[in-house]
Amino acid sequence: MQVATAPQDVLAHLRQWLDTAGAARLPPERTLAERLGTSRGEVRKALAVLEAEGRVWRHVGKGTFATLGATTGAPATRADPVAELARATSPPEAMEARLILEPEIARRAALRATAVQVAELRRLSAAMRAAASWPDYEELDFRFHELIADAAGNRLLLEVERLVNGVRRAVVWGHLARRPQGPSPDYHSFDEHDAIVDAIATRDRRGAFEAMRRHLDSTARALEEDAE
Amino acid sequence: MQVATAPQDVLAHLRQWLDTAGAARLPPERTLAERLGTSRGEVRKALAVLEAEGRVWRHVGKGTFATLGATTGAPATRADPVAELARATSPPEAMEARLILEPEIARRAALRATAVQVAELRRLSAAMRAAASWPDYEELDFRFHELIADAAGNRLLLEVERLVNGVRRAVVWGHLARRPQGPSPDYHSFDEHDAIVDAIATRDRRGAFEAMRRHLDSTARALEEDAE
DNA sequence: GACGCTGGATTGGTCAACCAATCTGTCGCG
DNA sequence: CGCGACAGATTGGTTGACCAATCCAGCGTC
Repeated sequence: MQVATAPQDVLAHLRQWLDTAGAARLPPERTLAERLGTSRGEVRKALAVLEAEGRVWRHVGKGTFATLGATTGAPATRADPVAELARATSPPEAMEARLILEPEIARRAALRATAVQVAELRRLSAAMRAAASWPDYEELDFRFHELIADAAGNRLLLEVERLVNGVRRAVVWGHLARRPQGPSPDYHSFDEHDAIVDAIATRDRRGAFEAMRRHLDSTARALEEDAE
Repeated sequence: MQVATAPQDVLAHLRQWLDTAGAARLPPERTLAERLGTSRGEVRKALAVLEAEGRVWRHVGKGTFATLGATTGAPATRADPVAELARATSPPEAMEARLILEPEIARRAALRATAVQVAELRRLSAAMRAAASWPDYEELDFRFHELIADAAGNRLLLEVERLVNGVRRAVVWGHLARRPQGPSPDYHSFDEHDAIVDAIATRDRRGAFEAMRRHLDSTARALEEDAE
């Protein structure tokens, strides 16, 4: 089960992926479409733009690949700030920023989230439990936190969240990508996500704050243990 | 009926049409496809690129139109993201983001600031008291808060602070610019700034947090009162 | 004649099925 | 054991039909 992504964000999403992820090969169009919760046509339209810019290279049967080296493209090759920042940020720094930001965002989301947004959060949480691979889970998790920031009803906070979480994803990338199968059924984040959604749904502001803090704490702890 | 056109030339063909033809409206996709001896899909792919560049504008039922006015040169001429965000952000939103972020930043600055940074904060605070105009004060205030974020020792947090405060400055800008003279000698922020620096200098983490919160609170209150 | 409604025609958008190029694992031959 | 041929799976590309928004000519009403 998937939740829709705004059509115009597909291009921006792929742009960021190109700037941050280290892999030369992109996932297949069909996989991208499902992962982003959109149609293959939307993905192809975005890829067509990137191809016209010379940033990707496609070939039937082989796949889609990021253009190596200098993009030398016509457009003024503006570097993605997220990518640049990611190279200058350590995992603990990214985690610290999240811990400052996201509990407060969750608190406001509990106050301002609409029923539609809560329902989407529920769908995303359920989809994460069913994720077949870590990249799938990663993408859903990103959108989960992004949607909470959206529900907080502050455009500036949403943008800050995107920046922080984009950097976080870029920094941690590769950790999880190579694992063969997806998260185990008892992965700690599943229940934590549900707890966050429950608190938001019941307008429990303090509960949302605490649930988010616990979630990020245990994620940070898992990240530390993983490094040993 | 026409002879087939090389697929990649469709884009070039349309580009030339845009540059030469005076008409604002392009022929329908189906007509273009037949005229160029290619498929509608090819035409749509080319148009998608032009649309992403902002050179054409499409709407179902109406047609495809060349963007009026200056084509603004080559790429999609994206405005400064901060300026764009500022237009979509209200003063209370900007203030809310600051209130979430900056007290926590101050707390970390109290832990990690170097002596040089503290000295620089003192200089900035003194300079603000002597500011002859509101724009001067504004600039010094911006650098004051930026330096605290720098002292927090987290590159990502520094960048977030720049984003938030840049938006805040753009949003509030104009409020103060037109006043003839600078802040009065008893402007509330002066002492509040000093309190923040003192707490940081003495490594009083909680004190720095509280001092920053009080400063932003009173600034927010002043902004509200000013609007009445 | 002016205004408004209505039905069909036009137009860009979307989607699912299908196609061809490529990759990959397997089997058989030497 | 090595190697090549074959079959199925994978992947980007293409096509056609269908959909919804819009436009417009024609007609009716006042």
